[in-house]
Amino acid sequence: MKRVSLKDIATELGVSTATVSLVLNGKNEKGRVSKKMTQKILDKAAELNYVPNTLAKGLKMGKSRTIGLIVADVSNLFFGTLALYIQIFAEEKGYSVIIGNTNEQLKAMENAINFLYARQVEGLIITATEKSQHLLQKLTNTKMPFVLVDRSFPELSVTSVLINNYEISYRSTEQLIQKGCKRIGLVTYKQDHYHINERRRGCEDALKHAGMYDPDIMEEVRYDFLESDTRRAIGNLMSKKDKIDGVFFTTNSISINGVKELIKKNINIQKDIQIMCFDENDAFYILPYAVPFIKQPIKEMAKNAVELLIDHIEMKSEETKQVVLEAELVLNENRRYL
Amino acid sequence: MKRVSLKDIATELGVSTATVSLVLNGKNEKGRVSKKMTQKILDKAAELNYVPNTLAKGLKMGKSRTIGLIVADVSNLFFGTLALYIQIFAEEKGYSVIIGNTNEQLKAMENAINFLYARQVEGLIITATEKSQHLLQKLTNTKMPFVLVDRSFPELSVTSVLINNYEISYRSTEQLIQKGCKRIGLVTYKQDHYHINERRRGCEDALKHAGMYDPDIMEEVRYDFLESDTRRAIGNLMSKKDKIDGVFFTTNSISINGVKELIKKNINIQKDIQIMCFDENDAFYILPYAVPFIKQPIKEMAKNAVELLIDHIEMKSEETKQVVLEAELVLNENRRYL
DNA sequence: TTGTAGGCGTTATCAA
DNA sequence: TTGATAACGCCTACAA
Repeated sequence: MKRVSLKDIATELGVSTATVSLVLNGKNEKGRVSKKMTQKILDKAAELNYVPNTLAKGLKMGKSRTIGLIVADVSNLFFGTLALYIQIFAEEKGYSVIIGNTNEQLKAMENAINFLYARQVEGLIITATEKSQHLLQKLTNTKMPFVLVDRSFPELSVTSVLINNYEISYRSTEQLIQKGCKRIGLVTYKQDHYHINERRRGCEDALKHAGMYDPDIMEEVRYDFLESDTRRAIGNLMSKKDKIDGVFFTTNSISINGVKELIKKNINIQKDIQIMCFDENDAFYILPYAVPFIKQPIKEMAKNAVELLIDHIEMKSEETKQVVLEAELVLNENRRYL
Repeated sequence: MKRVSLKDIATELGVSTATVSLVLNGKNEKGRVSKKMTQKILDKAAELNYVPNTLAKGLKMGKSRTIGLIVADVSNLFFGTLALYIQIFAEEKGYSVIIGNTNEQLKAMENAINFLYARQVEGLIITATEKSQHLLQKLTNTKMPFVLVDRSFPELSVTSVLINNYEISYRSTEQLIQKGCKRIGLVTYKQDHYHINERRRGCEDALKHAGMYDPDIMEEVRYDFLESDTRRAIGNLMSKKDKIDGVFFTTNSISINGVKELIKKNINIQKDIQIMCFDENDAFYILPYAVPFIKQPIKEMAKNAVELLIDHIEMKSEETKQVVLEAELVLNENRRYL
């Protein structure tokens, strides 16, 4: 079954493609085309199951009605969820989404941008990799609208959708303190991501404010050796002579691994130690302890990113804008069934 | 910065677009174009930062080099992961992926197909919704290549990538029996999905074979009331006078909710009851019990789906093919730290 | 009220 | 060795 084009309808009806186009695009104002003809065209289109060729339309109009999404890490559930939500909101606005992937690699991010650029995307939603400032700067010159999600660079004036990493981390740490923790450690990534460092800073500032900051119990783990490094970090923390009674984990992956290690060491989360995790995870609902965590509004992030981008694309807005969404502290306290 | 086209290069160099096209596509066999000209064109293209317009190319060639992916449920991590893997493998082959979403709704699946069809996708990878046989049948007539992933309909002769649902469920149930379970219950969805029913059948057959099948402890839950129904189901199972000592969960979402309920009821998984879950989940690694689960080879599924589809698209294969991948039983037994 | 024709950026055919 | 040109399917300014 060949695809049917405007012309097919036109010839079958013995009219010109212009008329058909007019009718099918609802540009038939002021009775430009007769009622009868309009109906005939509509009927024929339905009969032949006409579907417009978006490629041709895009070529003609200079717009593809497609946006690109560049995602950093396939194995991270956060991005999968984000991607699907972005798809939903984009489709609502008549755009499709093409995905590219970077695996946290700068070079791959460059490739992804080119790949998507060639596909004539009208804009980009990007979860930037480390050290991609230069690339983004270049992208700015190219006039291609884009918005950063989840991660940003404070020195770059670009539009972005972030969460209040600093504040929520500060508040969550306070929560730990309020629960009675006297000595709180932290496990974070050893890297250069602004958003994660903000989380660390929020936690540390809260600790400093409470007069309980100790650089000696701020642990760093490497992305590529997460499991073993976390084991070591938890080992370090738990073996301090001055006993730890709280830990702040700055990302979901660290949280999961951290909790795993604690359980392995037979440490009773809640009785022996209080923890604070990042990002929702089924595991936190299942565990027989109250596992408080910071929940990112992924759906809202997706919605905002799509809307901002499309506003830019459709020229509704020119200037860059920084949206900061509020993460939620989920205490999960009704889960103490032990 | 305007996009630069073939013609821009051509005029700048005072040659025809044909020549430029030839060179830039490497179709310059047998010295069709002089060495000098070739070099000049290559240089100019680099200088101007030429990126071919995939839309125009697609229109001309009648191929968009794009495939559509239709996923069923945004909130299900399985699909997010699948989507990103499919993207990776597709990109390796030079295809981009556009995603559509159905929310398990038949009508939405039809819309998604049309949406993607209009975008000139060359093929579709589909996780089908319930009762979509008719729609798929129609799709077959349209000559658009597609492959089903994760779910299929046995009465339809279409190409698909599934896992060995029946066998792995049978074997996993045997495993439970071997561990000493004498009375094994099951919790599954009340619906019409072949793949899930196969899991149920596998479990039930193993039970029958062992002479321990009892329809009274086969529980059904509704998709839309998963949480409350699971609570009821677990309640039922645990209150039988004839004590249950094992449960088989047929999906990941049921597994999570089931485990949650068991923990809530203070039932010691492993001592009081053995369980068998579906799909990997962080939670299973974290819990202080051995939680055995059936792990689907998502990455392999993605790889196979993409390859089969592209084989069809590129006419390397005509006939439909059913690929069945082996799921893995992960016993997770080294995790008994309690 | 409808038709003609040019062009979006490519590629392919044929001619020069 | 290179150029002109038609065509892919669509939209739109202008002509009829």
